[in-house]
Amino acid sequence: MSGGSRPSKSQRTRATLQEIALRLFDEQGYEATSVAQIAQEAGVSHMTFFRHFPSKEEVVLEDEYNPLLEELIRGQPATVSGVERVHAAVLTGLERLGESDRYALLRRVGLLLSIPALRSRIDENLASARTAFERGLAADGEDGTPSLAVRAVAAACSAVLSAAVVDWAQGEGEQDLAGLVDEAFRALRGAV
Amino acid sequence: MSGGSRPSKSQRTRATLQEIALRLFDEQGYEATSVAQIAQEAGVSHMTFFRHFPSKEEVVLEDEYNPLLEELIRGQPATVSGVERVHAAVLTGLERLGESDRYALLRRVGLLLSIPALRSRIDENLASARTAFERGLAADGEDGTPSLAVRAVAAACSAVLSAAVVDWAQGEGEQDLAGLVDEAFRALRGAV
DNA sequence: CCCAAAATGTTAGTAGATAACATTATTTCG
DNA sequence: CGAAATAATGTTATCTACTAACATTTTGGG
Repeated sequence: MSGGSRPSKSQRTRATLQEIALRLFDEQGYEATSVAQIAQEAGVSHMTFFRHFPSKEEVVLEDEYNPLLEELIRGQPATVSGVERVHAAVLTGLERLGESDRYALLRRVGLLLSIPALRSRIDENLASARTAFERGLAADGEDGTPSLAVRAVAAACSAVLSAAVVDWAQGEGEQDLAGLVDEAFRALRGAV
Repeated sequence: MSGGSRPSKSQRTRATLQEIALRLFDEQGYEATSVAQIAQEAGVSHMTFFRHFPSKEEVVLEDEYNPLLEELIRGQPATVSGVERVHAAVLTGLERLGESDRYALLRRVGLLLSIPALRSRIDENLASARTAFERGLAADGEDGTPSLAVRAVAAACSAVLSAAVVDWAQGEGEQDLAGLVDEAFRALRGAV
């Protein structure tokens, strides 16, 4: 065998399944694609699919950026307001996004928007962002459920961010995402 | 051709199904309750259930207050900020809520919170509120998709309202809902 | 009472998802 | 290397949400 450590078989299977699933969703639609078909084209049984993804929807729904955002928010100076902290953290996070990451995000959100059964779940995705924001905004000593004030601000920020991202994806990524984020946060600031 | 409207029986069946479903969800859990069981206890076939509710989830997910809110927002003076208009409209709407309506809302949101499969859908429920807010906030001449600014503000407001309602339901309705709404909007104002 | 529309039932089927158990790869270690 | 241990996958059976097509009953106005 060749030298380096290749990804485990499990990881390869998972990647293959996801790749094929997204391609099929794109080609023939989400509803029209059955898990059985995805598994078949990947050369595995349908059970293998469910061992890698808890549900068909999870192939599309996933967001790995929230932990990063939580850290970035916590890194902001406490002297500025909560919304400002989130705003700045999001911009910093965007700068760290590579071109390919950005393209993958665009493709995933675009797919989400085009699938009626999943469109409503965008807010679910948003919910995990909100949780991350809550953790990032909570005072250091705080434990347990965050206060209503923190939750309200986190909810507002994640909703505003979501609006910007959706706008970006609907415009096929032609507009600058950071610019749209700025615009959305500016709108919130102006409307309070 | 005589075509009268005679809707009575259908409405009774629907009400019975909903009543029994909510009771069973409460008694034995959402997952543990099958549509077949609901139908059986209601003395109808499972097809009748699906003729009245597009899905099992829809029995719990429903919100009839959004059109009212849209109207109330539009009725606010354009001289105040967007967030202020929504805030005031929500308070007015709450005043119009009767005691029984309030209790029904509390029970429904409480059930939503206790059902893992539906908990994430709270935001979906609020998505329709967001749409109503967008319509209420949009300038009169505007048509088609609202601007990013309007969408961002509407998203933030619906998210803030959601946080307050969830807080209220989690506290078993012991706190004053209007007070919590005030607190949440105040937090947003203070964090911008 | 009559009859057309509305409401409901029957039956059969698709698809997502889980469980239990068998089988095959992969890795680890003597 | 080669066998034991472990991880990954396959088979099969089953449950449940949900839909389609067609048959049957109920409802309420003329």
